[in-house]
Amino acid sequence: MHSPKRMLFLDLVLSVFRLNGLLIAEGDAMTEKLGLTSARWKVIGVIALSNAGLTVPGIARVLGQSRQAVQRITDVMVSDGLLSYQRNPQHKRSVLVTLTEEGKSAYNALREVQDPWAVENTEDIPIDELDVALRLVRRLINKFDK
Amino acid sequence: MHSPKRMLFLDLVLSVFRLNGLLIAEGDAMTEKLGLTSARWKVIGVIALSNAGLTVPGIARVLGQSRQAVQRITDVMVSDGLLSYQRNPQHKRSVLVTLTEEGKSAYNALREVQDPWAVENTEDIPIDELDVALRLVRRLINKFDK
DNA sequence: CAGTTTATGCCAGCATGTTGTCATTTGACT
DNA sequence: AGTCAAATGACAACATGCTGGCATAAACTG
Repeated sequence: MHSPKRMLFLDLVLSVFRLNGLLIAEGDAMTEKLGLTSARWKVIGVIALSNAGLTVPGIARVLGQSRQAVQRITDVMVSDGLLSYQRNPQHKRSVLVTLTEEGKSAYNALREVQDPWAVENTEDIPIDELDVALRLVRRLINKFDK
Repeated sequence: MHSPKRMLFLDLVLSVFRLNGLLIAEGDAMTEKLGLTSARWKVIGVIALSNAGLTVPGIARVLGQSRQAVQRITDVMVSDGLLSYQRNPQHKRSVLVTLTEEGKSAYNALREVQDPWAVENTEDIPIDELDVALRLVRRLINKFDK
């Protein structure tokens, strides 16, 4: 026992926990001036990538979170003017969440800080390694996301 | 612009968020019968790997969390009999956190479910990929952990 | 079409994490 | 020794996530 594979894997798991925390801290620091937090730019990002808007449970499914958690964030963001709820022709109760003009500006501002950050942090990393890592992470996600 | 590297990286970041959530859910499900939660087995794991016990801020540094968060968890775990506080010869106020017998049993039980889980989830993954991914994740951790 | 299952909104309670503040102890430097 | 900065404990406020329960709307099924 104590196969190197097992040790590698457990080490990877702990490292993912650690990296997750650091990435959230990075994101929060990066978007502080924009008045965003990690929970908010995650939501903005998901909506921006959709065309016609998404329902709250839909956003939750994309992010892999509970609909209740997303609902609370979107409620606050609507109050803050970043999002708005639109009537959903497909569903009487479940409204569509869309970006307001302010929300769109926030998304653009987000990209303006995020892109240089991404470039800066990958300068010295070979693209093959990024590719292998991403595919491995995706593989694990599929394994656990059942 | 839209360099593939940048897209890969941002994709990796989002995937790490997702995987983090799934891993916590996996861990919680796995240790449910043991009466543990993710926050608790993280702490137990760190203490078990140390010899003479650790202080609360020491655990926090290892986990990359705030000492307050760790303090609250350890307080509850002491109440529950998993941990105990020991006088610290090196410090008048900052006590050492150690595993009780019950805590040690919990750690052993944890390993008994964790090891097969690790083996099972790496069966079809080449060791080189695990290695590349782990090194990349560590590299990012070092980059952000300043 | 009627009945059942699933999806959604809403509310509550709780776990886990963060930051901030203040007092006290440690430790390091002159 | 004296001073000052860093570390620690304790407490509070808050953000983010989870689950559970309940009512209603939608979707499915016979």
